[in-house]
Amino acid sequence: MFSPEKIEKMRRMGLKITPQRLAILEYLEGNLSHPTAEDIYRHVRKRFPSISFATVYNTLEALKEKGLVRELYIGGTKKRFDPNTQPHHHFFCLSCGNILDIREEIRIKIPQKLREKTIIKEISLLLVGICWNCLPKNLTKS
Amino acid sequence: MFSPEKIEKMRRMGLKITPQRLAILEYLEGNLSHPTAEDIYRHVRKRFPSISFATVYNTLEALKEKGLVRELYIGGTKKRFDPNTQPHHHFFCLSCGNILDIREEIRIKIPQKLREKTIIKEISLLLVGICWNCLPKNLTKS
DNA sequence: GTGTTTGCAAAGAATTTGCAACGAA
DNA sequence: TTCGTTGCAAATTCTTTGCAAACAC
Repeated sequence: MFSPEKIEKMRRMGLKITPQRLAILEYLEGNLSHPTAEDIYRHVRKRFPSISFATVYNTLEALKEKGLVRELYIGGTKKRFDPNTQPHHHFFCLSCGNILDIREEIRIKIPQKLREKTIIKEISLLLVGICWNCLPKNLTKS
Repeated sequence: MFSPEKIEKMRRMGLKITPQRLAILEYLEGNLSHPTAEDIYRHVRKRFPSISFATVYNTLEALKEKGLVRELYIGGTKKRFDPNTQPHHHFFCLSCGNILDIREEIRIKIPQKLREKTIIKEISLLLVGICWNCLPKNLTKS
């Protein structure tokens, strides 16, 4: 559930608060699974059977603009969204297909030279391989 | 043009060499633009007006399997391909929309702890912002 | 000759759009 | 009341598939 203060804050950001939007926000809140639009649709439809993909995409677009959600720069056929807008990195597991948050700190040293000649708005690091959940199930690291 | 040695090498990798494949390979060779399937299709169609998207996608898939091309882990609606399979990083410019190779070396320190519990097959770093070509055109870094 | 690849057209998957009815403020 | 949002269906965009004919080896 969202506190009235949180809702008021969103309103002040210029977001109209509809029940559908709240349901989407509540599904995203603390969600670590980097859901696709379809994941969100399927979940929210339980409570709002009439909700449409259009609304899901609209809402996600609105939330993105307000900086409440970010869209991941990850390949594949589906867009993925992350309610965690703090800088952090991701691990894409080739075995289970999940995208996981990396908790460990990873130092990325951007050369001063590159910093000077660009504006860097986002740093997106993706490690691809076999994740910590799947590796134990497989035989060996060999 | 591809040297007979190079072609022979590809054949030994198990790739059947067709004129269409050669044309795609020649377009990719040294290409720094990270083209989409459509970019490739449009270019190759000049020489092979009858080529189809199916062939382009087929070929890219075959080249990927052989490690001659890699598909980028970058969001957006289209797949993008890179003939440079050496480790390197990318810059996605919000102004011009291009994806550029970063020449500068960027040190990424993966904690030993993370290395130990995973298998990392690929490290994909994407910087998002205003690139070195566009920045001078805009007013200031402010 | 054998088995792959090509090219077409159609299917599929994901996202976006147009628009009338609805609802938040 | 006003203007943005919803939900439906249709449209778009990108990628994949099925299959007969063509081709590489």
